[in-house]
Amino acid sequence: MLNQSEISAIRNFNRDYTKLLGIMNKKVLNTPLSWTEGRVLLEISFNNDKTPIEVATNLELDKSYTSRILKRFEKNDLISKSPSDTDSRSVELSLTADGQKLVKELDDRSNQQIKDLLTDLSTAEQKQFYQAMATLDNLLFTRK
Amino acid sequence: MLNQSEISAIRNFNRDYTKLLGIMNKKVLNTPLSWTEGRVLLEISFNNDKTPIEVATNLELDKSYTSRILKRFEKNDLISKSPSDTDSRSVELSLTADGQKLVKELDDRSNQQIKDLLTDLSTAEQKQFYQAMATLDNLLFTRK
DNA sequence: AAAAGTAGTGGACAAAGTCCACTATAATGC
DNA sequence: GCATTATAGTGGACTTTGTCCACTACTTTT
Repeated sequence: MLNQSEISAIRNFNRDYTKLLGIMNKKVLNTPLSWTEGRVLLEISFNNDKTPIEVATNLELDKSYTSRILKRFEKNDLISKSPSDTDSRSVELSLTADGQKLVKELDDRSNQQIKDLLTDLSTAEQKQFYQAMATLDNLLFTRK
Repeated sequence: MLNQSEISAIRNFNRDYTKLLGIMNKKVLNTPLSWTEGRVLLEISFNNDKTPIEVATNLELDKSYTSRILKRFEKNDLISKSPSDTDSRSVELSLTADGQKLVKELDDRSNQQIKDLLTDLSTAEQKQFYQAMATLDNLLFTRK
């Protein structure tokens, strides 16, 4: 069991990291998209032909909120909706060419951001960083 | 320099961790406070006699937004304001007894949350977790 | 003493998110 | 097959959260 000072250190890291992620997430939005919109678009890009409900549940968003976002996306010609052939209540979402272009942009920016973040570290330190993060990932997420 | 798959892994971790932190942050709010309000209260507790402007700049909040939060806090008797004796435009903030009590509650909850998060890990794994996080903290924040 | 800057507040608004009700279809129990 | 129950998607109405701007009262700079 961890002692109090270790727990405090973890909380401290979480606080700082929340802030960092917040800043990074905001910056990705030098696109016309809000953070949540960005997540939605990426979610669709991960797997074309996702339904709105899948997007909403994966991102833990309100379905009506999601619906509105998707409507905006359609209006701005980022995605298109096509009727599902297995469930006629539902629709399948796919990225338009513009949508794909924007995803690529977001993607490039995100990659660049990570590089920028690590730019002050030596190669050895970067590896160390990666290793430490892989450890956390494994302990928190992958194992489950 | 990290390769693309390593960068992707980092981004992936960031995405998952953002989500986790989001959930954890929301949960702390089984108090009457929103997340930002909680941060503000903690910020004051870190160092009594902070001024509103210090709080706002430390947390990167809009000062008018901060002002309103503080007003609410005062109304709910969580903090009190006393005129600064060095700058008569400014005020010094301090926690009331109720405020301190709430801080303690938030604090306990946060500690518990970390414990819960790690509860499925063995002691060795918890140490490993702590170590990995300390590495990240050092590379990202402490060094600077 | 004038000019420029800063602390704090409030009005007005925008953005983000929630809640509820509704329609249309699907799935389930019988 | 038919009634019941559940689910996908949408929209209205609202709350919460956060931003922008202008203003007052003071401080600092020159």
